[in-house]
Amino acid sequence: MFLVSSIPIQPDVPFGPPHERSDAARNRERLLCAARELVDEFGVEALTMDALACKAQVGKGTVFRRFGSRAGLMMTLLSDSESEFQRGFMFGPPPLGPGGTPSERLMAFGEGRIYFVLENGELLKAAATNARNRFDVPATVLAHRHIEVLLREADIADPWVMAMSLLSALDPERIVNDVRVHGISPKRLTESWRELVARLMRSS
Amino acid sequence: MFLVSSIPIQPDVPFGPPHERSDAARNRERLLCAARELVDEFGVEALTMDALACKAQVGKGTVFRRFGSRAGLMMTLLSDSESEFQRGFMFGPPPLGPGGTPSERLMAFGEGRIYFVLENGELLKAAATNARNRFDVPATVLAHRHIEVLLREADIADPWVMAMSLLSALDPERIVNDVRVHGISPKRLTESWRELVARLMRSS
DNA sequence: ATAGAAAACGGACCGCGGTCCGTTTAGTAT
DNA sequence: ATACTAAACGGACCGCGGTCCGTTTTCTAT
Repeated sequence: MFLVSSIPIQPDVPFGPPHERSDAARNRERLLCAARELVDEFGVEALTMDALACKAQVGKGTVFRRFGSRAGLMMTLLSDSESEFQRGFMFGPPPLGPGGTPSERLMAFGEGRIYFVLENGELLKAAATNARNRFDVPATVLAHRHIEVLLREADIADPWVMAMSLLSALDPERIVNDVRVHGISPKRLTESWRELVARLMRSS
Repeated sequence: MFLVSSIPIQPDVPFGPPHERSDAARNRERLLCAARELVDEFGVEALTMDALACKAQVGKGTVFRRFGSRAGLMMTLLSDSESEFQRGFMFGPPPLGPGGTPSERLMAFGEGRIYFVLENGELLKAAATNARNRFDVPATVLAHRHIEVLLREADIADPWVMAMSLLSALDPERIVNDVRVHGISPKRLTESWRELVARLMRSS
């Protein structure tokens, strides 16, 4: 029954859990469970730190020690689906995974990201607000590196910066806004992304 | 001494101010003055609604009635420089203003925007946080329309969505992060933007 | 079993953005 | 001048994220 789910956020240096205390483990389980219930029942905006502490029968300080901040909590909640998506573009089959041309992979990446955002939009937005740095969170850094590598194969002068620009275009808040406020269909979004990538990476 | 500065946020239907009361005008002046002092002396993050109310010798409710929210206050503070920038790309000389090719104009727009953001980054970020809609604020809508029109003259399939994507790449938080956290020079940013536009808009 | 230390706990506390509503004040009509 | 009305006012109040610190619990060494 050790560590049934969720690897510790900070992978401590050598390996193995540095003896997580039993009460801590129990409380984490309780908190995650309560958090998911709260989200499922009342939506992300109802997932208040106080409400969570109350529902999980735990002190508020405990919630913050566990997750650091509300954004950290949201990231923990996201980590499973995020990991799945990451596996997709790092090890999965083409066109998303290794094997296709950089252009194809980048198009597939954007498309996958768009649908991922549309499924987890509220969580992603909550994970981004007031985070010390929306951009330097592991998942985002990884996505950026991925794009950067793909761009490097296409004669982009400054792949690092260009990757940032492209990543901005996949910003959750922007995508959710386009769809929910302006009624843009996911299809239009992905097709426009494909056009952007195609025009950017065509060799001529 | 009527309306010495700052047009009312909601341009009331026909014209003319609907008799703004003298105390309201006096308080607005006091508030804007105090706000600028606070920012100049202690930075944007010190511009608290309470601190502002206190410094301007005004009730907190007054601050909120005047500006609606902290984001609204920030937008008011920005409106002068924002208007100037807008005049630049709408009526100014080429390459920013009318006269150049769409590609040149778009490059110049991004460059101008980047430097604008680097001068007003903190204010822009504060204006964007917790705004009902970061995107549907007048200045942003105008910029979007501008890009859209320029794109329409190239053969972009979906100028509306593409304009959104490009605008995302100029997001203040992103630009400030690149420069301040990662030490990217403004020059690199603008050159990468130029490359993006060039590749996007070259015809064949 | 026992003692000691480290870690986890819990909830009072803070500052902030934002709201509400009873009170005051500026303009207007007489 | 006076009375009336609509607007502006002000500050108590709320919920939230986040911190702090005295108390409790778990583990380990003896």
